[in-house]
Amino acid sequence: MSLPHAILTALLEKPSSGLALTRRFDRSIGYFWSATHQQIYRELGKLEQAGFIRALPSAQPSRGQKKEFEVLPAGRRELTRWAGGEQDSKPIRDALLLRLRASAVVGRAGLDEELRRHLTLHRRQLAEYEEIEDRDFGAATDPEDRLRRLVLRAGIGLETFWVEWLAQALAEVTELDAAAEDGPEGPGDGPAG
Amino acid sequence: MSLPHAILTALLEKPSSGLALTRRFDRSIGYFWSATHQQIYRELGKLEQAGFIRALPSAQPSRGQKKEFEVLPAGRRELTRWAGGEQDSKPIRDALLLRLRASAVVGRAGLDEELRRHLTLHRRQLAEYEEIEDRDFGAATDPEDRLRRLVLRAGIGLETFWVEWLAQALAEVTELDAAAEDGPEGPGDGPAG
DNA sequence: ACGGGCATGTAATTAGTTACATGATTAA
DNA sequence: TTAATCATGTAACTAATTACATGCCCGT
Repeated sequence: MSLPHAILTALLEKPSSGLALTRRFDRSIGYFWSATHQQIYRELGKLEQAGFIRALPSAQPSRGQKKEFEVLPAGRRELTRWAGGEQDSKPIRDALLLRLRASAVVGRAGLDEELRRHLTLHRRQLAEYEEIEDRDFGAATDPEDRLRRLVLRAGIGLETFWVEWLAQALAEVTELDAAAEDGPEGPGDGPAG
Repeated sequence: MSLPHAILTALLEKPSSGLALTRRFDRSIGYFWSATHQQIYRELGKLEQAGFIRALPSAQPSRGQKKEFEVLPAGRRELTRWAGGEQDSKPIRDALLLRLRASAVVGRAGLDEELRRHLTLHRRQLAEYEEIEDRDFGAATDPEDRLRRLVLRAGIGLETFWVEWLAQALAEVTELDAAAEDGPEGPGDGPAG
């Protein structure tokens, strides 16, 4: 349960309105913690009630009106407390890997297209990360930016892994399909429906 | 929403009881799709009602009594249908990366220990995967095992990435802490509480 | 005055987690 | 005969997703 802490971090980096936060979650924050605008508005309400953040005085409290938030001392303390503890990474849930395993049982129909599709997506994401690194962290010297660059490099490393793995998987699946077309044998479910 | 398909895949590979499934989700299946026993029992009930699976006739329907399930033709069709579509991987939510970003704002107290802890965990997981590959996929020749080995290799690749990234992150954080101790300067929050 | 995009929010549903309850089997 | 473990299940809660509702502001 780290969404409140993601929001506190984002607001400490820069006070923002709900929609502005949503945009940042779609971009930089989303590289390690994703959230929709509904989650964000709900959580902003809770954080405000808990006394961790407050609306900037300039913002009127009316629907449809922009409302900017900043972190209060209690909010910073809470984030510091959280950052002092242990964060367990949640176990993996990857639908593509599940599909591969399913394909081993019910056949590989359409699998190569799906691998190609993911390969395109991950190549695009990798390019985006690398562009950001060049643009924003060309010469990161202060401790804050060096930590943020580490986070970005995790994203780059992960995307690099996926691109390489997908290329390898695609090669292997293509080979399997070709072999099955040449001489179908064995009790398998066939290469393509 | 892929838990039912994870269960169908697992049951096609080998008919099992709820607890046996739970054990497999803690092990091989859990490498790409995790689930608790409560989720599994609930989902088994739904799948049975939907006519996708059935209890083996040998199993009595009483509480505390083992009850084994197998996949019915309709269940296999459903899995085939699902495997024919697109599977979007969910956006990342990684608490450790979030914590790094938070540490850039509220200070790095305890960060090195946390990185070391994760490093140990990922090294252990990597060793486990590699052992499995040696043991179960030494000479994977049939298409089914080659696909399953691809899945395992994704796990190996991911863990390898984390181990490397964590080592790098630890080196950098250690360096930052040392520099801060030598000559603390700038408006930062300090290296350790 | 209205259409489009900005901005905040509600409601309903589904998925996932945590805690606990119950019965069956087995071995000391 | 009792304790441990196997095995299935209920209940309550929290988080996340999906769909929709409302009001503001700006350009035409």
